[in-house]
Amino acid sequence: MWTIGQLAQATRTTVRALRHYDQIGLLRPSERTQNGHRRYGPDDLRRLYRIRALRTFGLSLDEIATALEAPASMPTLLRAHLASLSRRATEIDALRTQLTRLLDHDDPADYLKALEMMAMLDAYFTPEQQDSLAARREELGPEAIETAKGEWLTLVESLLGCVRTGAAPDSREARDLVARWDALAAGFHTGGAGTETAARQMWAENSEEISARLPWGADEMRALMVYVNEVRSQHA
Amino acid sequence: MWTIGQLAQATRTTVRALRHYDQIGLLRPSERTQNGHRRYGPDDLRRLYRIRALRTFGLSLDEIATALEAPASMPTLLRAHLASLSRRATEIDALRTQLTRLLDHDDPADYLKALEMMAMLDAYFTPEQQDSLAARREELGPEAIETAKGEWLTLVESLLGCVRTGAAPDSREARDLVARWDALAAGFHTGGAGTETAARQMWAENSEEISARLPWGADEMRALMVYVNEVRSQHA
DNA sequence: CTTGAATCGGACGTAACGGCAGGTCGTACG
DNA sequence: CGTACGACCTGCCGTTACGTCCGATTCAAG
Repeated sequence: MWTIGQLAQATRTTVRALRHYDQIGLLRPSERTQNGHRRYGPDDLRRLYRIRALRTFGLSLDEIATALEAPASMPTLLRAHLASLSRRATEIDALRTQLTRLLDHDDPADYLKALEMMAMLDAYFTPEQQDSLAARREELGPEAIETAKGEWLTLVESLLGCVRTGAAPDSREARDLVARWDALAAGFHTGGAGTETAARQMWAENSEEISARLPWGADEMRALMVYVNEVRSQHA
Repeated sequence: MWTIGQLAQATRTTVRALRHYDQIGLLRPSERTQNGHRRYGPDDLRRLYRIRALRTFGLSLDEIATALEAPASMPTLLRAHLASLSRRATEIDALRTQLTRLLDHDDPADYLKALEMMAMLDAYFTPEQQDSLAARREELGPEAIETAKGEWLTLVESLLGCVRTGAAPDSREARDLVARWDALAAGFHTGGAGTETAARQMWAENSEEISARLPWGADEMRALMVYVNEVRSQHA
């Protein structure tokens, strides 16, 4: 039988954590002394070991509670958790390459512009479109990409015209242009498989490529993005 | 000029998030209408784009605020963040291989035992000892490892004797044994370089190796771990 | 003028504890 | 015998980045 302090020390946890586990019912001490002090027995120790091990894997206390309640469910739960860890790993990889690329810029002012472009493209392209871009790009090859880019450029110019003339977002012209835009993007759409994050990394490359050749100012670009989203919401 | 709803839609954020940014002073609308409605201008939009980009990298709002306050500090900050992302990536990798290994067990009951061993070893070995183990093991070669294991076995047996006879944790015998134990572990100690997580993965392998050959029961092992930590705390 | 949509501020909830306050208990020391 | 110290107790607030819900205004359209 151990006191709460001894148990914390033996398992390299903290007294506070053990009290927390007690409070949420995850690990109740098997006894209390007359004056209310917690007393932990060997079974408690074993349970705590299991809890700590599952915690280092990143499971939530809720998940741990249900897992310990029904050990037979553990394989399924752990496999699911392994999958989520893998997703997180590829996501981090994408962010790392994106960050490295960003850090290649020398001028700090470039940082800000690059950041804006990233967020703009992120905001503009729906997640599904981002999803499929990486996969489709390889299939289509570089020449198809180039023609798509050319088409896209003319579309952007037409839309910028709408913005300048203040055409209503529900006008036929605006809606047609956005529809063509979406159709163009749909050409890269493969069906929604693939991970969202891999494609975001993909877009980091494209954004540099595109933004570097942009014949319009960043301000106009921003206005355009807002306008397109507005047109889309009219449609919905 | 945009309303809060329009801005949220244009940037794929939420109205609530924008109000939050306003509240903490991260993004104040440049105007308010007479009745208190927020009005965001182009500069606000640009700032929001930067905020969102930095957020996708995983920076905290606090970090973002300071970064936007002094753009010159961004390279340093981002480089630091990149490093932390890398650390997190290797940590996740370690957890993944550990989990995969754990999932190799067929019997669900084995899961629980394996979990206990993991946590026990994690709790028993100080982080510094874990740190150096991976590196040192390669240097020393397998034969040195084997002799260390043999020594370790005799130490464990002696210490189990102490536990059974109830020797006081501050007795000379107990302290000597634990000192030898620590010295043995110190042989693997290289100086504190290396990442903690890589070594934990290392220990996952070792724990299986060791626990599979353990001639003592898991209960005794647990008692021993607690005892050793107790002796150590006497020393401190 | 009325109705539905958008906005406002405020409050509570989240996960897993850390940290502090104020009180109790046992014991070792002068 | 008083007291000072350490370990324990029960609350309660703070953390992050918002989500969610509330009742009260206000806007835009018919």
